[in-house]
Amino acid sequence: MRSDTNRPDTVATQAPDQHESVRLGSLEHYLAFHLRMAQCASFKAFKRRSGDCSLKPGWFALLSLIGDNPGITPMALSRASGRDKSTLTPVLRELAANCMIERQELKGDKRSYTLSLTAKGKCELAVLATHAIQHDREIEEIAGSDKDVLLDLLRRITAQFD
Amino acid sequence: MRSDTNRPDTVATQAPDQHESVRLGSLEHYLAFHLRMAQCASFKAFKRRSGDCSLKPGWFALLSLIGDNPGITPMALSRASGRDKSTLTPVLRELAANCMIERQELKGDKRSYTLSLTAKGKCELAVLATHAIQHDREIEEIAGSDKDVLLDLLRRITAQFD
DNA sequence: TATTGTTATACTCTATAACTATA
DNA sequence: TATAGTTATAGAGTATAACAATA
Repeated sequence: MRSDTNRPDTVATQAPDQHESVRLGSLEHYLAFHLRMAQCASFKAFKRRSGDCSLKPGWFALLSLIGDNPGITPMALSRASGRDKSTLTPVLRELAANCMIERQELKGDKRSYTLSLTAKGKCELAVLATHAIQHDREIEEIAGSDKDVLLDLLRRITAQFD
Repeated sequence: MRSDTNRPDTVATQAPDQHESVRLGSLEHYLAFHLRMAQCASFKAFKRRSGDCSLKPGWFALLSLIGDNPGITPMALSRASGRDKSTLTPVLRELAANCMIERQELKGDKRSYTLSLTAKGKCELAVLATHAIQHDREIEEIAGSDKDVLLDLLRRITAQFD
């Protein structure tokens, strides 16, 4: 979506014809709509930036959680990431197949197992994290002195609707 | 995801066992991560709130754009919403099948056609909009006096990565 | 040649329900 | 009975590429 500072209520289209601009209309003033647009644009940019990585950008949060909580179980990971346990199975399988994570016996409960990053996983995560930091720096620059306000607001929105 | 004001670096899990809390770790300070969490939580809440509507919550933006731009073409709608034209086809087909939108000949270009809401479409959109307004009010309350700052930041993030 | 809309296809993310092994 | 993890399945949401009709 393109923004037009002279006409903040419209979006320029790519072909300048009779449909050159579209009124965002009532959408323009919804916080939730702009939250969606901003997240979508940010995630697409992160995907573009990290496209050459061996780790998929959508897995960054999961990998980070494992890296920061070695020995975490799939269930704990499911709860921490807010995703159903069934969505983790294929991801963990592929990560294990690519030697990014290791599974080990969980003493005291044979139903479960623990997860941790391999040396390769740590290395690849570090590469992806570099892109993530650069990406986040771009958002920080936009926010400027309002960075902490933005972070606090986003945390409170998440907590509110949880 | 649950927040714990006493331990902002952790997430409580639902079963209080030895895995009670998980360190968010490096994730904690990424603006992009919290943008994603906030959007996800907000959208889920909007879906919950509008679950009894005949219009799907994900279609609100599209319907609003048609309502505010009667006579818009699918291509213009595609550009305005930032989605590929091919993703619009099934949505517009279902909306037309449910008598929410009307398609009319576009004079001067037989390849395309114009879109507008039917009376029923306007009515159902109004119901959905009521939920959207209530939902947005919740976010406004969180933001308080920072509402305008937040809106401006989100717009600039969208524009930056566009 | 370029553009509009459609179709075919596929990938990501996500969820629910049923299943198994274990607790 | 309840829980951990897996499997099967499904549904949004999105994208690319190829196509027919038209410009």
